[in-house]
Amino acid sequence: MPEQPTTEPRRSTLVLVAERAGVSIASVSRVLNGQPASPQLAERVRRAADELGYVPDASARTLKTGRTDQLALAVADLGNPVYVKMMHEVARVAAKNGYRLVLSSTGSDADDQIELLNSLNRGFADGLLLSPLRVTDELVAALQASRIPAVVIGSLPPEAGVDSVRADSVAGVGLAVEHLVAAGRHRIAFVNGPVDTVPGAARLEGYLRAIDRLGLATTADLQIAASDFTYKAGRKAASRLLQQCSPDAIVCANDLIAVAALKELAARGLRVPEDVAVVGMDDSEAAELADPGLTSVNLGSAKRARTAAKLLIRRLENPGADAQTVTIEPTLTVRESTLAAGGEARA
Amino acid sequence: MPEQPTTEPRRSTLVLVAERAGVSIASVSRVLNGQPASPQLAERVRRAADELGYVPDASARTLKTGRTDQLALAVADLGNPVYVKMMHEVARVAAKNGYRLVLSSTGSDADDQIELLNSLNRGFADGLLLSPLRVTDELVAALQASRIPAVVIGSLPPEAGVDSVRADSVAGVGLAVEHLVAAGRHRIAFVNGPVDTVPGAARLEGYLRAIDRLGLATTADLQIAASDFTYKAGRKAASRLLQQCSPDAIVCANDLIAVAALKELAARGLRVPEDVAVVGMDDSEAAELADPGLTSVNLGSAKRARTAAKLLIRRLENPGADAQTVTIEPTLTVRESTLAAGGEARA
DNA sequence: CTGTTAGCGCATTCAA
DNA sequence: TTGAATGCGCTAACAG
Repeated sequence: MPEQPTTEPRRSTLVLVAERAGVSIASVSRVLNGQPASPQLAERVRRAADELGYVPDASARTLKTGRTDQLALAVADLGNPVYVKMMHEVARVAAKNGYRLVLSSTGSDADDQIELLNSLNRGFADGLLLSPLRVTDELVAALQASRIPAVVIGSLPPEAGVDSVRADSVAGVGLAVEHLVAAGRHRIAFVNGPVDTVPGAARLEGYLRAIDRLGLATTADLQIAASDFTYKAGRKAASRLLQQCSPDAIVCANDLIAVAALKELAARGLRVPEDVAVVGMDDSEAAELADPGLTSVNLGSAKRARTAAKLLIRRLENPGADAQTVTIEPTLTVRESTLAAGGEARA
Repeated sequence: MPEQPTTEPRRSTLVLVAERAGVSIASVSRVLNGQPASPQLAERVRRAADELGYVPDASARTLKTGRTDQLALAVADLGNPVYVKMMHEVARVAAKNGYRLVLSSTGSDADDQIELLNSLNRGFADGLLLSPLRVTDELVAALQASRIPAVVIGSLPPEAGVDSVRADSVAGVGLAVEHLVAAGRHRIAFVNGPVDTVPGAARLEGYLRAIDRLGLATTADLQIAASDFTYKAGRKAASRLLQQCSPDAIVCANDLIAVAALKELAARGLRVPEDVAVVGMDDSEAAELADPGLTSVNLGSAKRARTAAKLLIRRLENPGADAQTVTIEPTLTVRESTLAAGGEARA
């Protein structure tokens, strides 16, 4: 039994509420926004609003005030647990400060991010958080020209003049390699993500520097780059790696790739950590869920996300301030995948 | 070197563009919206708009037209890979039809969903997709009273008069149990999620019915409910389960819980599938990543998401239509975690 | 403390 | 085909 199609109840507006309460629309607006009013008037307004099921219209308010009370978070790959973690943190900070969070999933290209920025310039959000994999000059330019302030979670050229919160990937990979060396590993391989991404480049540098600093050797055989930061690509890369060399440890550019390496090793009958130790990066839920538990470099993604959100909110309140760059230091979370070579394996 | 704070370039509007092009704002609006205009006029308008970097304001347009071109997707737990998959599908369908997708993460309570609905009633989106874990009368009422149409991904009382796309969980669990029986398992345990959720209730029913139908026996010992559908809760539940009974197979209410069961079994030195077979539900990425690969009931989440999105778009175009309920049939994806008992284990 | 009024930027009706 | 004018629902001056 469908309702009468014509008698649509017409959403209530300030005018309707005002009429019902017998006051002016200005008074309604004031009361509903918590501005001073006499108790009786306030009471009548609230009653009328309740009875009418009044809900203020967002677009009208935004048009008038220029504010949306929304923060946008652009994430390139929601399949990656790191972004999920970041999202949670941002959502918390946003909510605490009276902002709603709108998620925009984008592709991984800088172009996608630019398109998103344009879309945001139509006024959907008051500010933007984004964590770009690839940073081009165009992206930086778009960021600078943006109508709304943006904070980048990741590394940016310092002269960009855009707020950013970066992880120290170089130090992070160093932590991993040092840990492996301390555990008695020597032939340390590296499965990277795409080198033309910001994190990819940084992690490769970290690997090479650590190998060098610790007086180890590496060869081209020991290094490989997956085509992206996903499990599937990681699996392929790990397979090729194990065809071309026999490491006693593998450092992976993120946890998804590390899980892939774990699977690939198992498929080849290699034991972890006895035969090969594995380290991931991001210390995401995937590291905890993996079997064996995955030692992982915590790049502070949660803290970065929180910090970025706070930075953005601060900038919204104070648009004139100079751009900041914050760096979060990495730590290492040790799990079963890197137990020392002197453990059970020796028995 | 901060920019001059006062000389803010003032975002360009229709008026600015019109002035620059020497035409009326109406003409600018028409040209930019692809309505007929003389080629010369169109050309001048476009030029002016380009030079000014004009971007139409979303709130103004929405205020005028009543449309946002946005679809909202409410997901209760982004930590669950199923929702990530759904999101991807919805995003695709939305984009193809000219809608942007805004994600709203909510809590798992019906109240949270209601709050979200209220928020949406402010006009942030033209339609809503949601997948509620718990359905209360209040939720149904809110859905019906909603200013914007909603489509539920999940089960709803038929009389609700709200579009919905449901999975057949009962049949799905049946598939799992049958498969296990065919593989020679008899003592089939069940780790459920909360029974006061819609999927929790349905999956329990499916388990009991299948056990009954296949002439097996079950006891309270063989059943347990995790406090929610997460890995952590699943781990706790699996641990308790294995204290109180010794099953040769475990059916889990979702993949996350199944992965937890896998880990718990490994921790106790039980082999999968030799000692215990494990089946998950949702056939999400977690099932593929698990070691051993997890046999899982595919409840058609991708298809459900796509279908729901299409349903919503159809309803936006045709608000008068009667509410529909679509059911997606489950299938089973077999992986290593349930290889037949007659396999290697017998050697 | 309360009411009147002017626009925010846009799509659109009505004239020309 | 084009321009002038109206109003979407709201907030914030300004008056009273």
